[in-house]
Amino acid sequence: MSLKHIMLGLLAEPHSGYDIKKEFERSLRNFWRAELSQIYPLLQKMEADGLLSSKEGSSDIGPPKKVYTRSEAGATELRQWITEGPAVGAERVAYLAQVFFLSDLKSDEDAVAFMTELRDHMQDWQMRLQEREADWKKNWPGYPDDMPDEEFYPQLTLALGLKRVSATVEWCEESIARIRARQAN
Amino acid sequence: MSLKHIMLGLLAEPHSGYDIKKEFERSLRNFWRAELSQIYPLLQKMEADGLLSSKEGSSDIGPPKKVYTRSEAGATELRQWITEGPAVGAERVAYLAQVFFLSDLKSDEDAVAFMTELRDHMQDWQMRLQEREADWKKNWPGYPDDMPDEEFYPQLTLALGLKRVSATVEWCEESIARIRARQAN
DNA sequence: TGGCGCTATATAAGTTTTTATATAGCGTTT
DNA sequence: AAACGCTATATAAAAACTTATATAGCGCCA
Repeated sequence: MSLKHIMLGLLAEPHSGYDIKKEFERSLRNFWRAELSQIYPLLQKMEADGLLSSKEGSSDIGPPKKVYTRSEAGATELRQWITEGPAVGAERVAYLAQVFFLSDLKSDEDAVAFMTELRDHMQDWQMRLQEREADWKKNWPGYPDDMPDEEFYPQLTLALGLKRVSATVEWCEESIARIRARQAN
Repeated sequence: MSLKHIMLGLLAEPHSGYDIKKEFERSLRNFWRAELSQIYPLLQKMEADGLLSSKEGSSDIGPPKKVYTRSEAGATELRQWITEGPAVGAERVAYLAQVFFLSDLKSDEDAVAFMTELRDHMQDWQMRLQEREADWKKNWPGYPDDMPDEEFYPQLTLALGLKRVSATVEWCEESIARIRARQAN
């Protein structure tokens, strides 16, 4: 159950459910997502299971919040998950399924339109990642290798994100050209 | 609901539930997976909804099978899904979450061990993709661009798979080197 | 002071996915 | 003929996830 473990990772520092959601949007969205309706009940369950503790906290703005922090048991559970080895083989990429079946569209031009839209999405994503990289550079003089572990390892995931999204944009361009070249025949 | 649409894609040709499962293992595993316990009930539901029709078929080996084929309504539904545009933003990659939190392990050597294991997985995967490419080359003289649409578009997804897995292997190697270099400080 | 927008927590209902289990045909091996 | 392995279908139960909805504090501003 990955979400549980991701939340244990975040809860090295105190977070409310709402904070966790924001962290998903800000820095985890490249490889995971979760809704508030999933986060809140899970926080309760994890606290009941002794993986977290909570206390009332105040917010600068808005109503008071309930902040959670992981317990020693929680930290152990997280280490165990990682130590089991890489959780590979469960990736799902819906838009590749769509590409797989593009031959079912009426015309090659529709396929080109699809690939163009996909490329645009990927370029947006690429831009977001580049902005995130720029932020990091601005706030940490030692970027990327001379940072504390808590920054360095997240930065590694950004590095892969950048590589992949570039490869994907490139592939979209090549694919569009190849589809067009086929039409010529 | 992507699984439904993927099955509609496959069911341009008659398949039994078991056949569909094998197709997931053989060629879709790079971007989707599904269990038989999900496939069989969904086939029934889709038939009830008029997206599929079924008939008894015989198997060379084993008991008789029930083969499904998509109806016109099914084909329309598939085209609609693709025409809605790329289904982006739902990707989940559990092992990147693990990397994100590698700082929670006791030592950098544990992190190196994790990344090494990940690299090995990726190399396996890379080899599988290369074998699949070799098969294709062997069976289709016009590979990769001079093939019918039904082969060409799936081949595009393989092309991206190869790019990505190479990028990932590369990133694993670089990351291992960077972790080691940090330890020197 | 009434409404708006953001923060914050929570639950209900429904869908999707996973894990486990049951049943049985058919061909081959022992 | 019993055992084994593969093919094949199916269901139950539980877990994970999505979508929709309800409630309310707080600051702003009109």
